[in-house]
Amino acid sequence: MGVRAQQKEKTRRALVDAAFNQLSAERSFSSLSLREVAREANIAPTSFYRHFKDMNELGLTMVDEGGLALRQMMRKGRQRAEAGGSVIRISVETFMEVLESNPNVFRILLHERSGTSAAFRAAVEREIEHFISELSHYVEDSAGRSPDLAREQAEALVILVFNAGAAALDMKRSDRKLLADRLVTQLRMVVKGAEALQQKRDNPELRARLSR
Amino acid sequence: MGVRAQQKEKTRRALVDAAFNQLSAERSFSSLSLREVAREANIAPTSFYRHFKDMNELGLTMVDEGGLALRQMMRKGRQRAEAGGSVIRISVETFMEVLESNPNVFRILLHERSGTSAAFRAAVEREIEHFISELSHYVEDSAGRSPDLAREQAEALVILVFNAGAAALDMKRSDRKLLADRLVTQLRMVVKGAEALQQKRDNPELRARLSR
DNA sequence: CATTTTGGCTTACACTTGTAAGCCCAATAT
DNA sequence: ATATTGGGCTTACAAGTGTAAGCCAAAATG
Repeated sequence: MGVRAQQKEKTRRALVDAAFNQLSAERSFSSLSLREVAREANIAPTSFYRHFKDMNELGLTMVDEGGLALRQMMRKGRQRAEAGGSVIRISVETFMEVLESNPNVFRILLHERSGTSAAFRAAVEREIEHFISELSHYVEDSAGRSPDLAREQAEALVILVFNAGAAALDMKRSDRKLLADRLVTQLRMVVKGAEALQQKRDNPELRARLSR
Repeated sequence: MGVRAQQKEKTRRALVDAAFNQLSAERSFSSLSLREVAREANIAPTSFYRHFKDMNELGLTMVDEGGLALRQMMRKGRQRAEAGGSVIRISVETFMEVLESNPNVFRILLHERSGTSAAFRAAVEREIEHFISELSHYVEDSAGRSPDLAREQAEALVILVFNAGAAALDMKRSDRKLLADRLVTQLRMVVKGAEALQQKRDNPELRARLSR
């Protein structure tokens, strides 16, 4: 890669990083101004346009990057789970760790999910869809769940996890531990419930007998 | 009430209504400026301060009002459910109707829940807590669930419903119908799962036998 | 080597924003 | 009847915003 392209990539990164760094509990992406980001990245405001058409384009880049990063981390966590132990428990733990070390990556997904730009919402939804889809296949394979039930189950699980993540962002570590426990309970509910619905479908007879 | 107090209340309402009316999929409360709201309410920008200290105060008012309105509507719906039929199904239907007729009331809760102001997040959380608490008691009483399990169950249910609500805002009616169906399935999962966990606690023995 | 491209810069402009200061006059209080 | 209060207004200002126009030097191209 030429010297020029290298430099360009470098300041592009500086912009993305600058934006990520300015995110916090009090500062959402949509409240960031182009000038602020440029300032933090140490470039002139108008130079911003050499890299992104506008703030929207930068934001979408961040959503994509963030979602990807999150998924990679979660996948690593799942490998750890394969070594043994409760899948649910370990996944929740991984998630909480990821959250703690990359709060801003999670923040942009969380916030823009209910944000003001349709493009953003769609982008976040796509990322979440990835999570759901991966998990759905896992559930189908490992628990022999029917495809559509697996889908609903996975969706419910992901929603609950995301939601807990949002709550966790506002907490100190001690409370997060408790939150994690409650989350695990809720996830178990969904899993148990999905099993029950599956059985009911597979064999209405048997289920009727068992519930007596 | 004196003529003066009456007038004051009237323009105060005009401000709140103006703000609610400006909300949309593309426009969140935090993106509204004081001047815009004043303009829409037909008063001078600086007159705003005769009623609210700043936009934050107006916003919190809206959250409280909105949450209250939502709860009242849902309670009416629950009465309808008492006439018979699936509680879950009827509640979901009510919710979807409420959503359709008052999208902006729901929007402000949804958006500010993950918003940028701690005060807002807390206010929304308080409103949601009301929902959870009401539902939790209902579950405890009607299904004989233990208090802590009831709480987790209610929380999961409310989260799933809220989440579906957010998705519904972006949909046309036909798709909402499908969404509602899937939501019902998920809610049933939670209910079934909570039952299972309850049984396991009440009588680990029996449950072991049944699952064979 | 000569030319073109490009990523940075500076300057400039038109807007919007929040809010301070202070006037006015009708409703209230004395 | 007179004095006070208070909800509206106008004017004004400093600050910040997005972005257009155009210059410059160094890298890339031929």
